[in-house]
Amino acid sequence: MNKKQQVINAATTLFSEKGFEKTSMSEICSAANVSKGLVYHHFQSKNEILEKIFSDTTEQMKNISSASGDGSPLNQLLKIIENFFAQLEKDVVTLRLNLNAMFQPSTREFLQTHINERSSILFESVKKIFDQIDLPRSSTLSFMFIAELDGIALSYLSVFDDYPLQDIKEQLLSKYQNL
Amino acid sequence: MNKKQQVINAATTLFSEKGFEKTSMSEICSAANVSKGLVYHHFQSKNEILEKIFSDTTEQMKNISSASGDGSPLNQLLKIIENFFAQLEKDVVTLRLNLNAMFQPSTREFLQTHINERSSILFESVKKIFDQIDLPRSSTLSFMFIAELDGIALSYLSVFDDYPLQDIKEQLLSKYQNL
Amino acid sequence: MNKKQQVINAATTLFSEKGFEKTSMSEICSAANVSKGLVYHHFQSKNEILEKIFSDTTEQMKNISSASGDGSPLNQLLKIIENFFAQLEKDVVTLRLNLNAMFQPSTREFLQTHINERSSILFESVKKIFDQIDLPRSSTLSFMFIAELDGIALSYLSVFDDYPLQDIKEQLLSKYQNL
Amino acid sequence: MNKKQQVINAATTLFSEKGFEKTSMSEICSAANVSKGLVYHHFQSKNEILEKIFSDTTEQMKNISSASGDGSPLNQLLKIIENFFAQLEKDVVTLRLNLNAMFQPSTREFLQTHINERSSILFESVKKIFDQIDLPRSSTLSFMFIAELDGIALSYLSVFDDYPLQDIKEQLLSKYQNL
DNA sequence: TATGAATGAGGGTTCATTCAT
DNA sequence: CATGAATGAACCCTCATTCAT
Repeated sequence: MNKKQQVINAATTLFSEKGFEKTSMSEICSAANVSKGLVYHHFQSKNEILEKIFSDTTEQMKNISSASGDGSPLNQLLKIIENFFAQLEKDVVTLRLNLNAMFQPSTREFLQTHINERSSILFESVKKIFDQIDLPRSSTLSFMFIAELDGIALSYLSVFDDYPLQDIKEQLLSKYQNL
Repeated sequence: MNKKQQVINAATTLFSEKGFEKTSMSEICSAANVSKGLVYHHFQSKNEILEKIFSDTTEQMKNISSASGDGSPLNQLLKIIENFFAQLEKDVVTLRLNLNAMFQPSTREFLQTHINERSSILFESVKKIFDQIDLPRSSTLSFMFIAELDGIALSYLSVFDDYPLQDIKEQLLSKYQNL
Repeated sequence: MNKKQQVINAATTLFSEKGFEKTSMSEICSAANVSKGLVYHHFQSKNEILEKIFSDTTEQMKNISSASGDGSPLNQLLKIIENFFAQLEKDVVTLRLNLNAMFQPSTREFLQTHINERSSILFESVKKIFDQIDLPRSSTLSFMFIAELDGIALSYLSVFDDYPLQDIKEQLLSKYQNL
Repeated sequence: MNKKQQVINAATTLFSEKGFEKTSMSEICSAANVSKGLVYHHFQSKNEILEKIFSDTTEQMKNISSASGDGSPLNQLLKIIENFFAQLEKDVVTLRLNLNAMFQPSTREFLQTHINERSSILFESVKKIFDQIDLPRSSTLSFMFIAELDGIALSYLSVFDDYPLQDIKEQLLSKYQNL
């Protein structure tokens, strides 16, 4: 019944399926069963809808990241990996939308803040773990760890049709278990 | 003098800077100093321009990939890594455009063939190397190797502002030298 | 005040004067004192405007046809003739547009349904009259009766500059009075 | 091998199938296997191609009309009817094109002369026959005779799907045999 | 909150025509 | 007689946004 949320949901699906630029406000209105006026009552612009979706996702990420704060450093790292794969399987729609928006210069511009926030949150928590394990070059290692995760997401969501996600996950876990 | 190439060059730059959807044919014409009619004389549509750029890039990739065909399996792998970083530094514009087009559902659709071709070429040549080195799970390892490269490209091109590309490169090379 | 009707009126006049293909949406907008967006808010396409005009005309024809339902068969036939000439004199604009659209293959295609409907309505009502008068070959006679009317319209609207419409009408009436 | 004639033939077919406005010069060139430059070497404009087609048809009509110059007035009239039906069956393509061009205001304008010439030729020869038979109101009768023929053409070419052309022809012949 | 008529700039594309070769 | 690259105006249509109700 919450019409604002209906709009967000409809927009999320459409942005993910067709891309942000190719989704019109009219389509969002139809899909959300809502008038144009109402959408502009809740959001100042089409961009703002995307921004809202983005900031919601960032918020979720923060929670996940902080929720993995217990246990030994190694366990925390493994937890991050598992959370990552869990989200990858669960939220294809949102993730695809995020990739789309990040690589579209026009959208990227006004999402910059969120993108930076996300990457530094992830980077900091990973680096902190590597530091606790007392690994040298923790910074470079963190970048590489993140690159691996991002690369897997990219391969799974947008490159290979039959991606052996389970195999990859196990391989990755065993690799980092032996740090 | 070759106006068709002027169009391709102008389009490549603009698509990369502003994204495919946000670049208008008028802008391409202005940038290439060419009339609209001429563009449509050489290309059937805006999509076809992007497709031409994509297929040209694929062709280059093939050449690079086959050019690394000599030496021991390990050396071939290191060569691939080095080629990859070389291209990453040299051709930021084209690579960004490729990422943009791959994550835009509308463009992705008609580029599917090229995307598939590229990924299978890379996958096959990497897997062949791992097989020659006689590593177990060569398929999974290939996927992970590709994920690492893609992830680095993604981080460098679109996530982190100050990415220590040289450090990453060295770390990666030393990691695979000890296979 | 009713802007949709303004559009229809402007389009009817322009289509009739310049032909459907040679009338641009911009011209219709100017003539109707309305923005492009508004036209596309009410109609899905330029074709749809023409279709609306056509279906309105068909509706009128039906009413006229059924309005002549009283009296003896012969009187009904004479009534049809008189209605026909009345419309010919009154609605040159619309009729010319109808001829134009019927002979343009591109428009004809999507108006087919309306054209068929009209011709069968007229044919059926004429044939019914001839059957009541108990004439042999009523079907062929109906076709010929319709051909005469259509041919007169064609001559008057698009062939001869000084067409003696009154003479023709009287001649036709006297011809059928003696059936 | 005569390329000019190839152009005329291709244009005739295309104009008839798609309508004059909807046929592009490029299409004509493709269909005639000829370059744009060549077409503009032979014709000054697209309009001129249509005009050439029209004047050729007019010439044919004149020949047919004068060829029926022998025999009694009544036989001449019957001959006209027979010629008319013969052409109707033989040359659907050209006739449809003629109707299309006559009802398109833009084309009509520059074909006016030809249209007038044709109609007056037909009118004069019919009126002359009626005068020879010594019928009153020969002028009005001529108009009505022409209207009947035109109306039949219209019905056959563009209104009814299954038009009993033979029946109509016989009916018409028997009608005028008893003048 | 909620509607949908209304705007107008700009989108991709088409096309008759010209002209250097 | 023959080609096809090149032009540029015009075309139909889309769309984010505004605003009176």
